[in-house]
Amino acid sequence: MDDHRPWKDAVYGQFARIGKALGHARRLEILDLLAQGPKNVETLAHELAASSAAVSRHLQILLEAHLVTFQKHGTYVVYQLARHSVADLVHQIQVVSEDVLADVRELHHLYLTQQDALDPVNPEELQALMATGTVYLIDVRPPAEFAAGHLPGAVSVPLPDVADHFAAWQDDRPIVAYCRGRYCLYARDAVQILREQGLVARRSEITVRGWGDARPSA
Amino acid sequence: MDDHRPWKDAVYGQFARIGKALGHARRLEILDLLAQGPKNVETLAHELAASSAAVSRHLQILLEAHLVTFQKHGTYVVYQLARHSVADLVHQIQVVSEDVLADVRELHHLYLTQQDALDPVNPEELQALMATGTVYLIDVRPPAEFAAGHLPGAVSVPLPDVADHFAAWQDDRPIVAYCRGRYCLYARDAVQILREQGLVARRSEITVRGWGDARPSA
DNA sequence: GGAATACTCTACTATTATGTTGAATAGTAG
DNA sequence: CTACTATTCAACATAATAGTAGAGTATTCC
Repeated sequence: MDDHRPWKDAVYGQFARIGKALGHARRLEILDLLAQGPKNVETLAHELAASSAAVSRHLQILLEAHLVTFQKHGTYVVYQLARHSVADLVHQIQVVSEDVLADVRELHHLYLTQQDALDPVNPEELQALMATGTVYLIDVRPPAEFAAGHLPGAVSVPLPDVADHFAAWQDDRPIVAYCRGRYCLYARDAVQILREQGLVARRSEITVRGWGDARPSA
Repeated sequence: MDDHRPWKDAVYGQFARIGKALGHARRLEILDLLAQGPKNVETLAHELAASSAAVSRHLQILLEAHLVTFQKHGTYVVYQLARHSVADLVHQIQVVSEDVLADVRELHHLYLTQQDALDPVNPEELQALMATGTVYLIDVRPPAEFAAGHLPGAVSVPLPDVADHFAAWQDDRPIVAYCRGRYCLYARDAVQILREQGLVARRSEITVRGWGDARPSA
């Protein structure tokens, strides 16, 4: 039984390149953000509360693994996922984590389920509400991400604008907010703000991530 | 915009635990092998051509990431994947790799496509052949993996037994061999052996991996 | 009980990854 | 050309990881 070690080492070594690139919290977060649309280094650094040097470093690593590509626009370097399958991969890691690590489920519950007795709107319910027009669906992500793709029928109301947007609100339809995905807290925060203003607001369980490929071919 | 850094760091930190565990060629190979069925340390060490101390070490790391579980059977410690989603994750890494790394495609072609002018049998064709019974389908993986689940209608002929099994072969049906998946070379080797014996043999593109969940709930 | 087997653990060394700082590069606007 | 901005690079200190050899543990078999 002649062994094919050199070949196997080469093949699995290549797989490991991808694995290694996924072995850091910040890089996974970067990929999750890029799944929402292309972004430049500064934007990412701001979202991550990290130095741009550090983010740039992580982006180089992702680039070496060919998980992202970039384009230069003037002095800006805009990064994006190399393929849609990369977003699926990151998603699968999250699925496995929740499947397998009790800690993740707890963290998730802590922030989203418990505090958010906020009875979330499930996919079917949202669809029904949208069909009858008895809901005001808001996308609370940054405008650039809305522009890169959003749920049909949604209105862009970035989180920082939420309070103002609804200051003199008279419409009596319930407000439903959605954001990036399961690990994005924008929708939760939006609902909290709106409830403090005495409005009827709920968080959608459908997110851009769940909706999946509504966005244009990246 | 109060940042939820501590929560995000915790959540993505957990994801990164999984990512880190995937950041090594041998560990990915271990997971791929375990996707075929439970195995003990020695078996894995033999398949990987590595010391059992090293394999044990890697298994500890996979264990800490909760990607595998184990059971003690006498002096044997039998490891298995913690969930089926783990196999999907490893598969997704391979998909992304082929998608994104030209090197992997080349390595794959080098061994499987080129040398294997072996016109492989594609899924539809195999199904048709099986339906009419005009094929002898062999599973060339180790017997334990066959026992853990195999394609319907297949006969177990482990690679080391292939030459003997067909020594006095008279059946004129073509032989089709399959193995673990896209990166397993057993079927390729089997076909090579059989052709040297002057028999009609081909490699199946369907493998246990492609067939997916024919195997019992692991 | 004693030997054999299967696995894990402990040091130890070599290698690789991370984050920070400040400097270097490259493009843009005046 | 100069000042400015966005990004990357270089160099360092620190930490984590990989592999190996050999000791240690636990279970089975005789």
